[in-house]
Amino acid sequence: MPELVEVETIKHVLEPQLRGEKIVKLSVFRPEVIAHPDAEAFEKCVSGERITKMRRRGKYLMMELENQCTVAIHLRMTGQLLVTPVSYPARKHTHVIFHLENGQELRFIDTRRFGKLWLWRQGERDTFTGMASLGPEPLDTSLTGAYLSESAGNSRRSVKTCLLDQTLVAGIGNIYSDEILFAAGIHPQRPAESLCQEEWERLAEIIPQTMAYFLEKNVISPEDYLLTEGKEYRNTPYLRVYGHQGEPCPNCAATLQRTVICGRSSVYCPCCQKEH
DNA sequence: CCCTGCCTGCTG
DNA sequence: CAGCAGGCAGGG
Repeated sequence: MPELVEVETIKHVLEPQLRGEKIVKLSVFRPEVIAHPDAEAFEKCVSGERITKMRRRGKYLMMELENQCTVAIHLRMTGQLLVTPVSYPARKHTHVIFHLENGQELRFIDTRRFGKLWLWRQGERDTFTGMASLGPEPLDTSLTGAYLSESAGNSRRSVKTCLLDQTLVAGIGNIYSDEILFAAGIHPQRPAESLCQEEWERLAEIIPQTMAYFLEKNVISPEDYLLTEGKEYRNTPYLRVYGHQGEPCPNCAATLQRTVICGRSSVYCPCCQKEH
């Protein structure tokens, strides 16, 4: 479900609730969601450890532990992370519970079970999460027009496929790729090799702008986050094309079109985003 | 390069 | 009931 913006929001809400807290025990109801090491070794490493800080990279969320272990979590499509009191009602599809010393719990819930957890020790090379091959963060200064055109400018793939490629830029998913391309006035199906330098420069500006805009719109209190169980994002009313197929374009009132690009539903304005 | 599978639940 | 869902790895 979540892209960079949502994962950052989750981190922002959870970090103050988790920082400094000790994990006293782990409950694993679905061992297969723990991808590395096995569930037993994972539990051994986290038990009795304090969470020192949280980080985000692309769509991955990480918790650093006092013993220098790192826990990484990827929520994929339907993963949720909630910090709740012990008494909070049990939810279906709760696969892992981190029991905290303060009586709260960190719960990993995931209907479709695509989400994964990993753990590695300091010095151990992370060869399993896929994080090593992530491209630059959208808000990093290394994301320049030159970088984009040099990395993707010769590709025959569609520009939307490129934006979804986590090795080019980390953290963009199906929603924000559509929003970015709409803001840039670029048709999602255009082959990357057909973009001119000026268009790459425009993308390099609009990618961080779009991320920053939706990050700001998505700010939520811990109370409201728990009320909506982390499933409702406050920025969705601000989406201009995603989910709006058949409705008028906010710029020119032409009817927004839906198509499928690399297996993903894609919405664009046929008038503002010309194919040629 | 696209395509499928991985899962479950919701919508039309 | 089919079709689809804000992700990704693995296959041809």
